[in-house]
Amino acid sequence: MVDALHPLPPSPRQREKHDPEATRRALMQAGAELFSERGFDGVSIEELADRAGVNKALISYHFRGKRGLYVGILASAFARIAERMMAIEAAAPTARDALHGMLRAFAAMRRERPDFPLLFLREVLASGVEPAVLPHIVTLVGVSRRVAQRGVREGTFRHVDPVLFHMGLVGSLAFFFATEPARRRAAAAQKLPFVMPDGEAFLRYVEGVTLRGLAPEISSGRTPGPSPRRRPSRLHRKGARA
Amino acid sequence: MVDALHPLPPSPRQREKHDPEATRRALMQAGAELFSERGFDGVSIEELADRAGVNKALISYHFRGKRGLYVGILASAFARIAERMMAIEAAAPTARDALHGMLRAFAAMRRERPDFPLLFLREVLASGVEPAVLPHIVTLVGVSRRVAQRGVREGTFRHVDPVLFHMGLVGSLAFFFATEPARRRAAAAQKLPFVMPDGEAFLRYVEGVTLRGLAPEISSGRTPGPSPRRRPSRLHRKGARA
DNA sequence: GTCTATAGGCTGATAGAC
DNA sequence: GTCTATCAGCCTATAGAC
Repeated sequence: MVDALHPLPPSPRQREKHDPEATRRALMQAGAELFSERGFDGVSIEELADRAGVNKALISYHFRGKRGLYVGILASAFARIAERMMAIEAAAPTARDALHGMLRAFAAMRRERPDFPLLFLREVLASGVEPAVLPHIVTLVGVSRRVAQRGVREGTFRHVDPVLFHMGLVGSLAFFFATEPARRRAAAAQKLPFVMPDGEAFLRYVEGVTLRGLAPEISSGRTPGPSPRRRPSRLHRKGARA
Repeated sequence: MVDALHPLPPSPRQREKHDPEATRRALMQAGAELFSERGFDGVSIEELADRAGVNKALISYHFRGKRGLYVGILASAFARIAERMMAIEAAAPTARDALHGMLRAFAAMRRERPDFPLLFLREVLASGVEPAVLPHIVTLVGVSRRVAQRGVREGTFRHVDPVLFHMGLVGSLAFFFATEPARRRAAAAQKLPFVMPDGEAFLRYVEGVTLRGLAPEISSGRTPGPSPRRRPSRLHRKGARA
Protein backbone atom coordinates (compact mmCIF):
# COMPACT_ATOMS: atom_id res chain seq x y z
CA MET A 1 0.00 0.00 0.00
CA VAL A 2 1.19 3.46 -0.86
CA ASP A 3 1.55 6.13 1.79
CA ALA A 4 -1.39 8.35 1.07
CA LEU A 5 -0.11 11.43 2.84
CA HIS A 6 0.62 13.76 -0.04
CA PRO A 7 4.31 13.34 -0.73
CA LEU A 8 3.07 11.62 -3.87
CA PRO A 9 1.85 13.70 -6.77
CA PRO A 10 -1.66 12.81 -7.93
CA SER A 11 -0.72 9.93 -10.17
CA PRO A 12 -3.13 7.23 -11.31
CA ARG A 13 -2.74 3.89 -9.60
CA GLN A 14 -2.23 0.73 -11.57
CA ARG A 15 -4.69 -2.05 -10.95
CA GLU A 16 -5.95 -5.27 -12.42
CA LYS A 17 -8.65 -4.51 -14.93
CA HIS A 18 -11.78 -6.60 -14.83
CA ASP A 19 -11.15 -7.33 -11.18
CA PRO A 20 -14.09 -5.63 -9.50
CA GLU A 21 -12.52 -5.93 -6.05
CA ALA A 22 -9.43 -4.10 -7.24
CA THR A 23 -11.59 -1.43 -8.82
CA ARG A 24 -13.53 -0.89 -5.65
CA ARG A 25 -10.38 -0.74 -3.58
CA ALA A 26 -8.71 1.73 -5.93
CA LEU A 27 -11.75 3.99 -5.82
CA MET A 28 -12.02 3.87 -2.06
CA GLN A 29 -8.34 4.64 -1.66
CA ALA A 30 -8.51 7.54 -4.10
CA GLY A 31 -11.66 8.76 -2.41
CA ALA A 32 -10.12 8.65 1.06
CA GLU A 33 -7.25 10.80 -0.14
CA LEU A 34 -9.26 13.33 -2.10
CA PHE A 35 -12.28 13.64 0.18
CA SER A 36 -10.04 14.09 3.19
CA GLU A 37 -8.10 16.81 1.43
CA ARG A 38 -10.97 18.80 0.00
CA GLY A 39 -14.22 17.51 1.37
CA PHE A 40 -17.08 15.88 -0.47
CA ASP A 41 -18.07 18.93 -2.48
CA GLY A 42 -14.50 19.80 -3.37
CA VAL A 43 -13.87 16.69 -5.43
CA SER A 44 -15.30 15.75 -8.83
CA ILE A 45 -15.94 12.20 -9.93
CA GLU A 46 -13.52 12.80 -12.77
CA GLU A 47 -10.68 13.45 -10.32
CA LEU A 48 -11.66 10.39 -8.32
CA ALA A 49 -11.63 8.20 -11.40
CA ASP A 50 -8.32 9.59 -12.63
CA ARG A 51 -6.60 9.15 -9.28
CA ALA A 52 -7.89 5.60 -9.07
CA GLY A 53 -6.96 4.86 -12.67
CA VAL A 54 -10.53 3.92 -13.41
CA ASN A 55 -13.29 5.01 -15.73
CA LYS A 56 -15.60 7.45 -14.03
CA ALA A 57 -18.73 5.56 -14.96
CA LEU A 58 -17.54 2.80 -12.64
CA ILE A 59 -18.22 4.97 -9.64
CA SER A 60 -21.91 4.83 -10.32
CA TYR A 61 -21.71 1.18 -11.22
CA HIS A 62 -19.95 0.07 -8.05
CA PHE A 63 -21.15 2.60 -5.52
CA ARG A 64 -24.37 4.00 -6.96
CA GLY A 65 -22.85 7.43 -7.35
CA LYS A 66 -20.33 9.73 -5.76
CA ARG A 67 -22.23 9.93 -2.49
CA GLY A 68 -22.33 6.16 -2.24
CA LEU A 69 -18.56 5.99 -2.58
CA TYR A 70 -18.17 8.59 0.14
CA VAL A 71 -20.45 6.79 2.53
CA GLY A 72 -18.74 3.50 1.84
CA ILE A 73 -15.34 4.93 2.68
CA LEU A 74 -16.65 6.58 5.82
CA ALA A 75 -18.53 3.55 7.09
CA SER A 76 -15.55 1.29 6.58
CA ALA A 77 -13.17 3.60 8.42
CA PHE A 78 -15.52 4.24 11.32
CA ALA A 79 -16.31 0.57 11.68
CA ARG A 80 -12.64 -0.28 11.86
CA ILE A 81 -11.76 2.23 14.54
CA ALA A 82 -14.84 1.47 16.59
CA GLU A 83 -13.98 -2.21 16.49
CA ARG A 84 -10.40 -1.51 17.59
CA MET A 85 -11.47 0.66 20.47
CA MET A 86 -13.91 -1.95 21.70
CA ALA A 87 -11.15 -4.54 21.63
CA ILE A 88 -8.79 -2.27 23.54
CA GLU A 89 -11.39 -1.59 26.18
CA ALA A 90 -12.14 -5.25 26.62
CA ALA A 91 -8.49 -6.24 26.94
CA ALA A 92 -7.22 -3.46 29.19
CA PRO A 93 -6.72 -4.51 32.82
CA THR A 94 -7.20 -0.98 34.14
CA ALA A 95 -8.71 2.30 33.01
CA ARG A 96 -5.23 3.79 32.76
CA ASP A 97 -4.16 0.97 30.49
CA ALA A 98 -7.30 1.46 28.46
CA LEU A 99 -6.48 5.13 27.98
CA HIS A 100 -2.98 4.25 26.92
CA GLY A 101 -4.27 1.63 24.51
CA MET A 102 -6.80 4.00 23.01
CA LEU A 103 -4.12 6.54 22.26
CA ARG A 104 -1.92 3.84 20.74
CA ALA A 105 -4.85 2.64 18.65
CA PHE A 106 -5.36 6.14 17.39
CA ALA A 107 -1.73 6.30 16.35
CA ALA A 108 -1.99 2.92 14.66
CA MET A 109 -5.10 3.97 12.82
CA ARG A 110 -3.32 7.02 11.54
CA ARG A 111 -0.44 4.91 10.28
CA GLU A 112 -2.81 2.51 8.60
CA ARG A 113 -5.19 5.11 7.17
CA PRO A 114 -3.51 8.49 7.16
CA ASP A 115 -6.61 10.21 5.85
CA PHE A 116 -8.87 9.05 8.61
CA PRO A 117 -8.46 11.92 11.08
CA LEU A 118 -9.34 14.46 8.42
CA LEU A 119 -12.19 12.39 7.07
CA PHE A 120 -13.50 11.89 10.58
CA LEU A 121 -13.36 15.54 11.52
CA ARG A 122 -14.91 16.69 8.26
CA GLU A 123 -17.79 14.33 8.81
CA VAL A 124 -18.59 15.27 12.39
CA LEU A 125 -18.47 18.90 11.32
CA ALA A 126 -21.10 18.28 8.68
CA SER A 127 -24.57 19.63 9.27
CA GLY A 128 -26.11 16.20 9.12
CA VAL A 129 -23.91 13.26 10.04
CA GLU A 130 -24.33 10.21 7.82
CA PRO A 131 -26.82 7.79 9.34
CA ALA A 132 -24.42 4.96 8.52
CA VAL A 133 -21.70 6.32 10.80
CA LEU A 134 -23.79 7.52 13.72
CA PRO A 135 -23.92 4.13 15.44
CA HIS A 136 -20.13 3.95 15.32
CA ILE A 137 -19.83 7.38 16.87
CA VAL A 138 -22.14 6.25 19.63
CA THR A 139 -19.96 3.20 20.13
CA LEU A 140 -16.83 5.35 20.40
CA VAL A 141 -18.39 7.67 22.92
CA GLY A 142 -19.55 4.61 24.83
CA VAL A 143 -16.03 3.22 25.05
CA SER A 144 -14.42 6.29 26.50
CA ARG A 145 -17.37 6.86 28.74
CA ARG A 146 -17.04 3.42 30.27
CA VAL A 147 -13.30 3.87 30.60
CA ALA A 148 -13.85 7.10 32.50
CA GLN A 149 -16.34 5.42 34.80
CA ARG A 150 -13.99 2.51 35.32
CA GLY A 151 -11.21 4.88 36.33
CA VAL A 152 -13.47 6.42 38.93
CA ARG A 153 -14.36 3.00 40.32
CA GLU A 154 -10.72 1.96 40.34
CA GLY A 155 -9.82 5.11 42.20
CA THR A 156 -7.38 6.38 39.58
CA PHE A 157 -9.63 9.05 38.07
CA ARG A 158 -11.47 11.76 39.91
CA HIS A 159 -15.18 11.96 39.25
CA VAL A 160 -15.74 13.62 35.89
CA ASP A 161 -18.49 13.73 33.33
CA PRO A 162 -17.50 10.86 31.01
CA VAL A 163 -18.77 12.71 27.97
CA LEU A 164 -16.54 15.67 28.74
CA PHE A 165 -13.68 13.24 29.10
CA HIS A 166 -14.46 11.84 25.66
CA MET A 167 -14.83 15.19 23.95
CA GLY A 168 -11.62 16.55 25.39
CA LEU A 169 -9.66 13.53 24.32
CA VAL A 170 -11.08 13.09 20.85
CA GLY A 171 -11.00 16.81 20.15
CA SER A 172 -7.30 17.12 20.85
CA LEU A 173 -6.39 14.02 18.91
CA ALA A 174 -8.55 14.64 15.88
CA PHE A 175 -7.44 18.24 15.66
CA PHE A 176 -3.75 17.50 15.97
CA PHE A 177 -3.69 14.71 13.43
CA ALA A 178 -6.15 16.24 11.02
CA THR A 179 -4.15 19.44 10.82
CA GLU A 180 -0.88 17.56 10.50
CA PRO A 181 -0.82 17.57 6.69
CA ALA A 182 -1.57 21.28 6.55
CA ARG A 183 1.11 22.02 9.14
CA ARG A 184 3.59 19.87 7.31
CA ARG A 185 2.96 21.85 4.16
CA ALA A 186 3.15 25.22 5.90
CA ALA A 187 6.36 24.17 7.61
CA ALA A 188 7.86 23.01 4.33
CA ALA A 189 7.05 26.40 2.85
CA GLN A 190 8.89 28.07 5.76
CA LYS A 191 5.68 29.75 6.82
CA LEU A 192 5.75 28.73 10.48
CA PRO A 193 8.07 30.41 12.99
CA PHE A 194 8.09 27.37 15.27
CA VAL A 195 8.83 23.68 14.97
CA MET A 196 5.97 21.24 15.04
CA PRO A 197 6.28 18.33 17.42
CA ASP A 198 5.52 14.92 16.00
CA GLY A 199 2.52 12.73 16.67
CA GLU A 200 4.20 10.53 19.23
CA ALA A 201 5.16 13.50 21.36
CA PHE A 202 1.61 14.77 21.23
CA LEU A 203 0.20 11.41 22.29
CA ARG A 204 2.56 11.29 25.26
CA TYR A 205 1.60 14.84 26.18
CA VAL A 206 -2.12 14.09 26.06
CA GLU A 207 -1.70 10.91 28.07
CA GLY A 208 0.37 12.65 30.71
CA VAL A 209 -1.87 15.65 31.11
CA THR A 210 -5.00 13.52 31.15
CA LEU A 211 -3.70 11.07 33.73
CA ARG A 212 -2.40 13.81 35.98
CA GLY A 213 -5.35 16.05 35.33
CA LEU A 214 -7.78 13.33 36.31
CA ALA A 215 -5.80 11.96 39.23
CA PRO A 216 -8.05 12.03 42.32
CA GLU A 217 -5.70 13.93 44.60
CA ILE A 218 -1.98 13.83 45.34
CA SER A 219 -0.60 11.82 42.50
CA SER A 220 2.97 10.75 41.92
CA GLY A 221 2.06 11.24 38.26
CA ARG A 222 3.45 7.87 37.16
CA THR A 223 2.15 4.75 38.78
CA PRO A 224 1.44 2.29 36.00
CA GLY A 225 0.86 -0.49 38.46
CA PRO A 226 -2.11 -2.88 38.42
CA SER A 227 -5.60 -1.78 39.24
CA PRO A 228 -6.25 -1.23 42.93
CA ARG A 229 -9.66 -2.78 42.59
CA ARG A 230 -10.60 -6.10 41.13
CA ARG A 231 -12.83 -6.11 38.10
CA PRO A 232 -14.56 -8.96 36.25
CA SER A 233 -13.82 -8.85 32.52
CA ARG A 234 -17.02 -7.79 30.93
CA LEU A 235 -16.45 -7.68 27.22
CA HIS A 236 -18.50 -5.97 24.60
CA ARG A 237 -21.24 -4.09 26.28
CA LYS A 238 -21.96 -2.37 23.01
CA GLY A 239 -24.29 0.58 23.17
CA ALA A 240 -24.67 0.44 26.91
CA ARG A 241 -26.26 3.58 28.24
CA ALA A 242 -25.44 3.66 31.93
CA MET B 1 -28.12 40.75 15.84
CA VAL B 2 -29.89 37.51 15.24
CA ASP B 3 -28.66 34.30 16.80
CA ALA B 4 -27.05 32.56 13.86
CA LEU B 5 -27.10 29.09 15.31
CA HIS B 6 -29.69 27.35 13.16
CA PRO B 7 -32.90 27.68 15.14
CA LEU B 8 -33.90 30.10 12.39
CA PRO B 9 -35.06 28.78 9.05
CA PRO B 10 -33.10 30.18 6.10
CA SER B 11 -35.02 33.38 5.72
CA PRO B 12 -33.73 36.48 3.91
CA ARG B 13 -32.64 39.34 6.11
CA GLN B 14 -34.04 42.79 5.70
CA ARG B 15 -31.60 45.59 5.15
CA GLU B 16 -31.35 49.16 3.95
CA LYS B 17 -31.04 49.17 0.20
CA HIS B 18 -28.45 51.43 -1.35
CA ASP B 19 -26.48 51.32 1.86
CA PRO B 20 -23.29 49.56 0.80
CA GLU B 21 -22.19 48.97 4.38
CA ALA B 22 -25.43 47.20 5.16
CA THR B 23 -25.07 45.10 2.03
CA ARG B 24 -21.57 44.06 2.93
CA ARG B 25 -22.60 43.22 6.47
CA ALA B 26 -25.58 41.18 5.34
CA LEU B 27 -23.42 39.21 2.95
CA MET B 28 -20.75 38.53 5.53
CA GLN B 29 -23.32 37.41 8.05
CA ALA B 30 -25.02 35.11 5.57
CA GLY B 31 -21.63 33.82 4.48
CA ALA B 32 -20.53 33.08 8.02
CA GLU B 33 -23.64 31.00 8.57
CA LEU B 34 -23.61 29.12 5.30
CA PHE B 35 -19.87 28.57 4.91
CA SER B 36 -19.62 27.32 8.46
CA GLU B 37 -22.46 24.88 7.89
CA ARG B 38 -21.40 23.47 4.55
CA GLY B 39 -17.94 24.70 3.68
CA PHE B 40 -16.86 26.90 0.82
CA ASP B 41 -17.68 24.44 -1.94
CA GLY B 42 -21.00 23.49 -0.42
CA VAL B 43 -22.57 26.90 -0.85
CA SER B 44 -23.64 28.66 -4.04
CA ILE B 45 -23.58 32.39 -4.55
CA GLU B 46 -27.31 32.21 -5.14
CA GLU B 47 -27.89 30.84 -1.64
CA LEU B 48 -25.61 33.47 -0.18
CA ALA B 49 -27.47 36.26 -1.93
CA ASP B 50 -30.88 34.89 -0.96
CA ARG B 51 -29.94 34.48 2.69
CA ALA B 52 -28.55 37.98 2.76
CA GLY B 53 -31.56 39.39 0.93
CA VAL B 54 -29.29 40.76 -1.75
CA ASN B 55 -28.81 40.42 -5.45
CA LYS B 56 -26.14 37.88 -6.27
CA ALA B 57 -24.26 40.19 -8.60
CA LEU B 58 -23.42 42.27 -5.55
CA ILE B 59 -21.12 39.58 -4.27
CA SER B 60 -18.78 40.15 -7.16
CA TYR B 61 -19.22 43.89 -6.91
CA HIS B 62 -18.39 44.15 -3.21
CA PHE B 63 -16.04 41.25 -2.69
CA ARG B 64 -14.66 40.43 -6.13
CA GLY B 65 -16.34 37.06 -6.15
CA LYS B 66 -17.37 34.27 -3.83
CA ARG B 67 -13.83 33.52 -2.74
CA GLY B 68 -13.27 37.15 -1.81
CA LEU B 69 -16.32 37.09 0.44
CA TYR B 70 -15.07 33.94 2.11
CA VAL B 71 -11.63 35.37 2.74
CA GLY B 72 -13.10 38.59 4.06
CA ILE B 73 -15.23 36.75 6.60
CA LEU B 74 -12.33 34.58 7.67
CA ALA B 75 -9.85 37.40 8.01
CA SER B 76 -12.25 39.48 10.07
CA ALA B 77 -13.02 36.66 12.47
CA PHE B 78 -9.41 35.60 12.90
CA ALA B 79 -8.28 39.16 13.43
CA ARG B 80 -10.86 39.63 16.14
CA ILE B 81 -9.97 36.55 18.13
CA ALA B 82 -6.23 37.11 17.76
CA GLU B 83 -6.66 40.64 19.05
CA ARG B 84 -8.69 39.43 22.02
CA MET B 85 -6.19 36.78 22.96
CA MET B 86 -3.33 39.27 22.80
CA ALA B 87 -5.24 41.58 25.12
CA ILE B 88 -5.94 38.77 27.57
CA GLU B 89 -2.33 37.74 27.62
CA ALA B 90 -1.17 41.29 28.24
CA ALA B 91 -3.63 41.88 31.07
CA ALA B 92 -3.33 38.59 32.95
CA PRO B 93 -1.24 38.79 36.14
CA THR B 94 -0.29 35.10 36.01
CA ALA B 95 -0.17 32.27 33.51
CA ARG B 96 -3.04 30.60 35.29
CA ASP B 97 -5.12 33.75 34.94
CA ALA B 98 -4.14 33.96 31.31
CA LEU B 99 -5.36 30.42 30.70
CA HIS B 100 -8.62 31.23 32.43
CA GLY B 101 -9.01 34.39 30.40
CA MET B 102 -8.30 32.62 27.15
CA LEU B 103 -11.01 30.09 27.82
CA ARG B 104 -13.44 32.85 28.73
CA ALA B 105 -12.50 34.70 25.55
CA PHE B 106 -13.23 31.61 23.55
CA ALA B 107 -16.65 31.40 25.14
CA ALA B 108 -17.28 35.07 24.47
CA MET B 109 -16.25 34.68 20.86
CA ARG B 110 -18.66 31.83 20.46
CA ARG B 111 -21.48 33.93 21.89
CA GLU B 112 -20.61 36.82 19.63
CA ARG B 113 -19.96 34.81 16.47
CA PRO B 114 -21.51 31.37 16.84
CA ASP B 115 -20.18 30.24 13.49
CA PHE B 116 -16.57 30.96 14.24
CA PRO B 117 -15.51 27.61 15.70
CA LEU B 118 -16.80 25.77 12.66
CA LEU B 119 -15.36 28.30 10.26
CA PHE B 120 -12.05 28.14 12.05
CA LEU B 121 -11.84 24.38 12.04
CA ARG B 122 -12.89 24.09 8.43
CA GLU B 123 -10.17 26.48 7.42
CA VAL B 124 -7.30 24.88 9.30
CA LEU B 125 -8.40 21.55 7.84
CA ALA B 126 -8.09 22.92 4.33
CA SER B 127 -5.21 21.75 2.20
CA GLY B 128 -3.85 25.26 1.82
CA VAL B 129 -4.67 27.74 4.55
CA GLU B 130 -5.55 31.22 3.33
CA PRO B 131 -2.48 33.46 3.31
CA ALA B 132 -4.60 36.19 4.88
CA VAL B 133 -5.26 34.16 8.04
CA LEU B 134 -1.88 32.54 8.52
CA PRO B 135 -0.37 35.48 10.41
CA HIS B 136 -3.30 35.38 12.83
CA ILE B 137 -2.79 31.70 13.44
CA VAL B 138 0.85 32.39 14.16
CA THR B 139 -0.22 35.08 16.61
CA LEU B 140 -2.57 32.69 18.39
CA VAL B 141 0.06 30.00 18.70
CA GLY B 142 2.42 32.66 19.98
CA VAL B 143 0.04 33.69 22.73
CA SER B 144 -0.49 30.25 24.19
CA ARG B 145 3.16 29.46 23.75
CA ARG B 146 4.19 32.46 25.81
CA VAL B 147 1.57 31.64 28.41
CA ALA B 148 2.95 28.14 28.74
CA GLN B 149 6.47 29.47 29.13
CA ARG B 150 5.29 32.00 31.66
CA GLY B 151 3.67 29.26 33.70
CA VAL B 152 6.92 27.37 33.78
CA ARG B 153 8.80 30.46 34.93
CA GLU B 154 6.18 31.18 37.54
CA GLY B 155 6.45 27.66 38.82
CA THR B 156 2.79 26.79 38.26
CA PHE B 157 3.27 24.66 35.12
CA ARG B 158 5.65 21.81 34.67
CA HIS B 159 7.98 22.05 31.72
CA VAL B 160 6.06 21.21 28.56
CA ASP B 161 6.44 21.88 24.88
CA PRO B 162 4.41 25.08 24.45
CA VAL B 163 3.22 24.05 21.02
CA LEU B 164 1.82 20.82 22.41
CA PHE B 165 0.09 22.89 25.07
CA HIS B 166 -1.46 25.04 22.37
CA MET B 167 -2.57 22.18 20.16
CA GLY B 168 -4.14 20.29 23.02
CA LEU B 169 -6.08 23.29 24.18
CA VAL B 170 -7.24 24.59 20.82
CA GLY B 171 -8.05 21.12 19.57
CA SER B 172 -10.41 20.36 22.44
CA LEU B 173 -12.12 23.71 22.29
CA ALA B 174 -12.53 23.95 18.54
CA PHE B 175 -13.80 20.40 18.34
CA PHE B 176 -16.29 20.75 21.13
CA PHE B 177 -17.80 23.99 19.93
CA ALA B 178 -17.63 23.23 16.24
CA THR B 179 -19.52 19.99 16.72
CA GLU B 180 -22.05 21.61 19.02
CA PRO B 181 -24.60 22.40 16.30
CA ALA B 182 -24.40 18.88 14.91
CA ARG B 183 -24.78 17.40 18.39
CA ARG B 184 -27.69 19.65 19.14
CA ARG B 185 -29.41 18.45 16.02
CA ALA B 186 -28.68 14.80 16.69
CA ALA B 187 -29.91 15.18 20.24
CA ALA B 188 -33.09 16.89 19.09
CA ALA B 189 -33.73 13.97 16.77
CA GLN B 190 -33.31 11.57 19.72
CA LYS B 191 -30.35 9.96 18.03
CA LEU B 192 -27.93 10.16 20.96
CA PRO B 193 -28.16 7.82 23.93
CA PHE B 194 -26.44 10.29 26.24
CA VAL B 195 -26.89 13.87 27.31
CA MET B 196 -24.52 16.48 26.02
CA PRO B 197 -22.94 18.78 28.57
CA ASP B 198 -23.04 22.48 27.77
CA GLY B 199 -20.16 24.71 26.77
CA GLU B 200 -19.58 26.18 30.21
CA ALA B 201 -19.15 22.75 31.72
CA PHE B 202 -16.69 21.84 29.06
CA LEU B 203 -14.64 24.97 29.62
CA ARG B 204 -14.46 24.26 33.33
CA TYR B 205 -13.43 20.69 32.63
CA VAL B 206 -10.65 21.75 30.26
CA GLU B 207 -9.39 24.38 32.66
CA GLY B 208 -9.36 21.97 35.57
CA VAL B 209 -7.66 19.13 33.73
CA THR B 210 -5.11 21.45 32.18
CA LEU B 211 -4.18 23.19 35.42
CA ARG B 212 -3.91 19.93 37.34
CA GLY B 213 -2.31 18.13 34.43
CA LEU B 214 0.38 20.77 34.14
CA ALA B 215 0.92 21.31 37.84
CA PRO B 216 4.61 20.74 38.58
CA GLU B 217 4.19 18.23 41.37
CA ILE B 218 1.91 17.78 44.35
CA SER B 219 -0.86 20.21 43.67
CA SER B 220 -3.82 21.02 45.83
CA GLY B 221 -5.67 21.38 42.54
CA ARG B 222 -7.03 24.82 43.35
CA THR B 223 -4.62 27.56 44.33
CA PRO B 224 -5.70 30.62 42.43
CA GLY B 225 -3.33 32.78 44.44
CA PRO B 226 -0.85 35.27 43.00
CA SER B 227 2.22 34.17 41.13
CA PRO B 228 5.04 32.91 43.33
CA ARG B 229 7.56 34.72 41.23
CA ARG B 230 7.68 38.38 40.34
CA ARG B 231 7.35 39.28 36.71
CA PRO B 232 7.68 42.62 34.90
CA SER B 233 4.65 43.28 32.73
CA ARG B 234 5.88 43.03 29.21
CA LEU B 235 3.01 43.64 26.90
CA HIS B 236 2.70 42.72 23.28
CA ARG B 237 5.64 40.71 22.19
CA LYS B 238 3.88 39.94 18.95
CA GLY B 239 5.36 37.25 16.75
CA ALA B 240 8.19 36.47 19.15
CA ARG B 241 9.85 33.26 18.21
CA ALA B 242 11.74 32.07 21.25
C1' DG C 1 -17.25 -5.05 -15.78
C1' DT C 2 -15.70 -1.57 -18.52
C1' DC C 3 -15.92 2.32 -21.49
C1' DT C 4 -17.69 6.19 -24.75
C1' DA C 5 -20.79 9.62 -25.57
C1' DT C 6 -24.05 12.58 -24.17
C1' DA C 7 -27.72 14.67 -21.60
C1' DG C 8 -29.30 18.19 -18.54
C1' DG C 9 -28.64 20.86 -14.47
C1' DC C 10 -26.25 24.06 -11.94
C1' DT C 11 -22.38 27.18 -11.06
C1' DG C 12 -19.76 31.65 -10.84
C1' DA C 13 -19.04 35.69 -13.25
C1' DT C 14 -20.18 39.84 -15.89
C1' DA C 15 -22.11 43.25 -19.47
C1' DG C 16 -25.02 46.66 -19.53
C1' DA C 17 -29.61 48.96 -18.15
C1' DC C 18 -31.25 51.60 -14.37
C1' DG D 1 -25.02 50.57 -5.95
C1' DT D 2 -28.26 47.67 -7.63
C1' DC D 3 -30.42 44.52 -10.73
C1' DT D 4 -31.62 41.56 -15.03
C1' DA D 5 -30.19 38.64 -18.47
C1' DT D 6 -27.03 35.68 -20.21
C1' DC D 7 -22.95 32.77 -21.08
C1' DA D 8 -19.54 29.37 -21.03
C1' DG D 9 -17.83 25.78 -18.18
C1' DC D 10 -18.24 22.06 -15.26
C1' DC D 11 -20.73 18.87 -12.87
C1' DT D 12 -23.10 14.03 -11.96
C1' DA D 13 -25.43 10.47 -13.88
C1' DT D 14 -26.65 7.07 -17.39
C1' DA D 15 -27.81 4.66 -21.93
C1' DG D 16 -25.93 1.56 -24.67
C1' DA D 17 -21.78 -0.56 -27.22
C1' DC D 18 -18.28 -3.81 -26.17
